[in-house]
Amino acid sequence: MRVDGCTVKVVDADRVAAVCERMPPADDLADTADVFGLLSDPNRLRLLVALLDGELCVCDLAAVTGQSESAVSHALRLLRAHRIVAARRSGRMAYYRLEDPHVRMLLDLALAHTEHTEAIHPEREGAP
Amino acid sequence: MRVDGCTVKVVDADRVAAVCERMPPADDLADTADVFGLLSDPNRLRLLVALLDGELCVCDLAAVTGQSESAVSHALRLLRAHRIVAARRSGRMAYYRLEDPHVRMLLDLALAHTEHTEAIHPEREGAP
DNA sequence: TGCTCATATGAAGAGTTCTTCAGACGTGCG
DNA sequence: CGCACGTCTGAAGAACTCTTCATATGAGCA
Repeated sequence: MRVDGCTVKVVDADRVAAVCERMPPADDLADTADVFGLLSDPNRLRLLVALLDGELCVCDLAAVTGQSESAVSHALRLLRAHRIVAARRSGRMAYYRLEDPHVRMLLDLALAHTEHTEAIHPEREGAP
Repeated sequence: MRVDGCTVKVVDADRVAAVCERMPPADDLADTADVFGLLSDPNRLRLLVALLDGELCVCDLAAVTGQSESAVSHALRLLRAHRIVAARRSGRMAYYRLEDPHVRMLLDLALAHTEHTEAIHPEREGAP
């Protein structure tokens, strides 16, 4: 059977066709993966969590997240490029805020869950 | 001022202290970042989206996601280690399903948003 | 104007992650 | 039993990401 231009053996052809139908376009998936990728670094995550409550300047973000100001600046640059945070400049200070409501929702959902299940950590699993 | 055991200059000490209070423990953040990391690869994302509707075997997953079966197997191994998917074996076939309801919620939320805003792609921004 | 401060940037090195290839394992069928 | 098939695994190289150091920019102050 032929799926997606590539010949592969398939067990349940109908299911495969149906799932392919429902699969979002590659661009959308790439964008979504990108967003998740931006949330996948503990330091960036800390920055975003810090910004949940309102804007902060770079040096305060560095203090809160325990990173160097350079590291924070690099991280903010990335987040800014993806329109997840935005900067307000006041003199030589830069105040950053969380700009993307979608990312805010993802963060809220993720954090709510982690708090609920903080006693259990099923994803920590050493190979025997 | 002293935050987190590290001396850094701070502009708004009260805000910094308040945000530090609210900051989840490092372990929780690391776990959350891990989960996002698992969702940050387009191929893994495709696998999980394919599993939203129900279980599929490895070769069908390979067909749907356009990956080699080996690549799929590696990806599933990772996802299994983190209890995001689970396998049911039947003879020599392995049927995988999405096991983590939290990840399902994250996927639903992320995909819903991407569909809404598919016309706009603000995160694609080339350097001039 | 020249100095300092807050932030931004670039480049390099270390570390991690992805993909692929080759082969192992276990199941079922002849 | 022995072979074929579906799945799993390990290792190696390529590709990417993160951190750090050094330096640039641009605002405010003396």
